[in-house]
Amino acid sequence: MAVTIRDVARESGVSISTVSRALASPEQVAEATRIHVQATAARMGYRPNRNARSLITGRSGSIGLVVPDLENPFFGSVCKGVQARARAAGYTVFVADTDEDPTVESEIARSLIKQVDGVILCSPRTTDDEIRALTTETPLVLANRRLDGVPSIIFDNGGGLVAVMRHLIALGHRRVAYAGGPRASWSNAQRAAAFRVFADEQVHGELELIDLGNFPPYFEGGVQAADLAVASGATAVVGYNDLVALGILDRLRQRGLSAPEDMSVTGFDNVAVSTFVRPNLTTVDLPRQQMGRMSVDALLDLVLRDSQASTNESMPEQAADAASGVLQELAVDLMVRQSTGVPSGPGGRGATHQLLDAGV
Amino acid sequence: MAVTIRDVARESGVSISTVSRALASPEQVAEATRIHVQATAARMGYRPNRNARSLITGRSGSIGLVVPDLENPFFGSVCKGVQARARAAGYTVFVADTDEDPTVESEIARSLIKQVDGVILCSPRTTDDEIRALTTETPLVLANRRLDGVPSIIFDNGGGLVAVMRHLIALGHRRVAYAGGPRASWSNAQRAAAFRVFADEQVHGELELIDLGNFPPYFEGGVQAADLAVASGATAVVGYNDLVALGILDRLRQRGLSAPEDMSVTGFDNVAVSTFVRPNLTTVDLPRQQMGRMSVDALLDLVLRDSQASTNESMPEQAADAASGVLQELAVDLMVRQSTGVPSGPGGRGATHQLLDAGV
DNA sequence: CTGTTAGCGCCTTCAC
DNA sequence: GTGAAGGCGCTAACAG
Repeated sequence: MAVTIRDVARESGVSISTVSRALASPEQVAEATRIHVQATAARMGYRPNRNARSLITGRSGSIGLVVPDLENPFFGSVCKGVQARARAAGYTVFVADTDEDPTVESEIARSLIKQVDGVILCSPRTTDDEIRALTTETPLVLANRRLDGVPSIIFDNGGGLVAVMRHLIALGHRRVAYAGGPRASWSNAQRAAAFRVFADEQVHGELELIDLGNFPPYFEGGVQAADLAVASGATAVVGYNDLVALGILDRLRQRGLSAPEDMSVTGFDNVAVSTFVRPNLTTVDLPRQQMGRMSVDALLDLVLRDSQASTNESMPEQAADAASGVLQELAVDLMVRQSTGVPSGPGGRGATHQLLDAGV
Repeated sequence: MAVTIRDVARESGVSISTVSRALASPEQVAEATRIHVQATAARMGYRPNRNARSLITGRSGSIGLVVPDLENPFFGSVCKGVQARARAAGYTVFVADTDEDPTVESEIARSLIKQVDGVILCSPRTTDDEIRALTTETPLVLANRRLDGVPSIIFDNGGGLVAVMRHLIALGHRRVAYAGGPRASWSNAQRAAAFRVFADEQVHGELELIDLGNFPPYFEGGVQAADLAVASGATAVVGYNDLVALGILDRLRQRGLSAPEDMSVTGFDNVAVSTFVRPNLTTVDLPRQQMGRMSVDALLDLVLRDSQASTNESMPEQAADAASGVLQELAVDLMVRQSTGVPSGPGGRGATHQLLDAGV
């Protein structure tokens, strides 16, 4: 059996509670005893049993992270950020992979609830209602998805898409296609919506925007989208994410077309591979690790407030809301590389100036 | 407060212990009561408090996984496999990322020990001694690293390298270079050793093997290695992993050389991106998720045996060793794609036949 | 500032 | 087959 608090107490000649305090709340104990106790504890290699502690305090010192697919580098990054920040705050993290299955998602979340202080749901595929239900059972924050009343950390998808469009317009593109991601994806909804809004605002101009539909968010989805993009007569295609964009690039080459001469292509995410291919991919960089870190901050905020709530009911509602940072949007950056350029076909540069001035 | 075993007991009109048994060891309780208790427990949404349970049983129902870098797709896959298998066995998994820092590695492992039933160290960067020290404190298994006496799950790196070499020789290559990974990497040591053995066995033939040295296991490392490979006069270069191989391919193109015509290139891992580039990468597929799953199996084996050990001392040593599968080597597969081909320079096909017959 | 007294929720001998 | 008690390791009130 491992060394317990009892052993330390006996060894250092004080009571169990003194040992407990010396370690957990050092300011409540006399300097001399504190140092002595801490020393013997260290010497004996004492490690408090977190289970016993949790049983009393109700807090476990760990959080849960639920992601759709650990094999996807996007989630790997988020996970790394979560992991790092949690560790820095003295928390450990349970990771669960749902395999993109919405039904097991809440199931998994529920099974975690009992053993963690809170849960981070990253890019959840489940319904709003289900998420709301979960929030009544445990502190919960959403990463890469927004839901009113639930602390959410998201990327500025709309801003990213607008940056891409402005870039393409500046280059002289007038027919631009969008290769969408999964219908159920919240971030795709965001991007598609921004694309449509952009389209509506531009009807008076000569800009034509074409929605190619929804595709699997993988390389293969891009392969599929590429043919549609070519057929549409667009001179540029905006991919839902980098993988889709990479698929588009590959299919174009296979068909004897080259980017950016025959078609400009853009992605989203800025995963490492986007710089491994030729042409390098113009894409929108998403600060994924930061999303992970901020999710942890938001969650610990929640956890902390919850535990204070019982001792201090006087905290004003609004202050609580502000502190919880119910919605935090992370800025994104356009990374212009080789896959976008001036369109070679007829048309070329024309009303660019007016278009950009039109408040885009 | 959540519903406790007490509530269930009161509600179903039996004692606490009966509820406990009905749920944990159903065979010890009468069918009627068992069903009744289980029903009310389910109805009330009762979830046993794992902390309380662990406090008594000494087992937590969770395992720890320590990896160098969650952002690396290789580890993402392993992690996914671990995660899936653990979940199937009713275990949850703590994941810790060491950021490739060997000093924090054992530190992290130690901090996990108290809250898990066992630990999986994946591709640990720390010393053999340190790992051995850890094994005295907790059940532990090694993934992607071998250490005598410690259950280890590894890939057949040597076999993979030999398969690559035979493939290249069959194509007619006579000067082959190896672009190594990090000096501290165990799997690189394996591959480099296999390469050297192969070289030694071939001195009597006309095969020349060139060791280019060690490189960072990333795209950039490959870029660096490519120039050395070209200068070496080799017609083929074997990369430590896919990322390195991709870097080599990119640099070759940048220098106006093309693969496989001017230089054949191979990788290791078979990460998804190896099919995203042109030419597609010839590489060795490593069953990463399987490594994760088998690590869990091995660990649970250990955990199980440990808990039996206290009640049953009669288990023969050797049987225990066999059951623990102290060393399990996973077969790997060569995936021949576009980045390897017949060398174009002088020489070409010649003594291929003899070489292959020489027991390679 | 320190020791004593109660449990946290559950499992596990023991009796019955 | 079931209930009653005791305790896992620790913290949180209380006294002193």
